[in-house]
Amino acid sequence: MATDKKEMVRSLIWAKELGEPELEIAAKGLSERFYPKNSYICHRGDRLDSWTGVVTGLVKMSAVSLSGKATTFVGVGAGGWLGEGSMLKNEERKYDLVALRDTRLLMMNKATFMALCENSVGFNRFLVRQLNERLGQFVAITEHDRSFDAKARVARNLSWLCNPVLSPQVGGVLEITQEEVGLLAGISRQVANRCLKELADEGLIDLQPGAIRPLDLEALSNYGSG
DNA sequence: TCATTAAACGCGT
DNA sequence: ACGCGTTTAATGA
Repeated sequence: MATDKKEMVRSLIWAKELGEPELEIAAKGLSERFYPKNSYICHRGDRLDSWTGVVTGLVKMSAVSLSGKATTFVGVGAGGWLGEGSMLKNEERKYDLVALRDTRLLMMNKATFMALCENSVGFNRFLVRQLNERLGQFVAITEHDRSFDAKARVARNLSWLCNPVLSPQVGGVLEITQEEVGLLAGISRQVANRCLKELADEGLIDLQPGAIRPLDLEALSNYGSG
């Protein structure tokens, strides 16, 4: 096997939990794919039988609430992984996946994913941590879904993109345009611009061209819930 | 009305 | 070329 691929696998968020033979298995089951801006990675209802990691770019998960009424969005940035729920439950996707900009993905085929699940304690440890973080997001979504405050959605999405487990390679500054913020929060560019300016006035973020520096992650993630 | 939207334009990088 | 701020006109509550 090519050593550069093994090195690449070593840099993934869950790799440090794995031993050498497990890394070997993982590397064999991974392939890279490119999705141009605005392209769909999968539609709701599809059986995409791969666990998916974001190498570069930005992916939007759009989930529809149980009532089928409100749709909410979660961004996944570079280094983040998604789809483990659909893998584990062997069911179709409950959400759309869209590349918000040119995006490179790593796909792990299902057999490899299941093999790691069954044989690697470290891999399971990572999955539990990941699922726990996601659970926190969806709890937060149901909390402030009833008061659809655009600013609160923007604030939460920004804080989520800084989550070190779910978007590990996103560092101190978010390289994200205001248009992309709008897409993630389900609002237009104008409203995104207004919300960001208000958040900046409140001292929670620092606005730069093409980038946002969060100043108070705690306040952002709790925005709207007192 | 009032808020929101897409489209367009201009500005600065 | 791109991100951003603003204006405009259309739409809908």
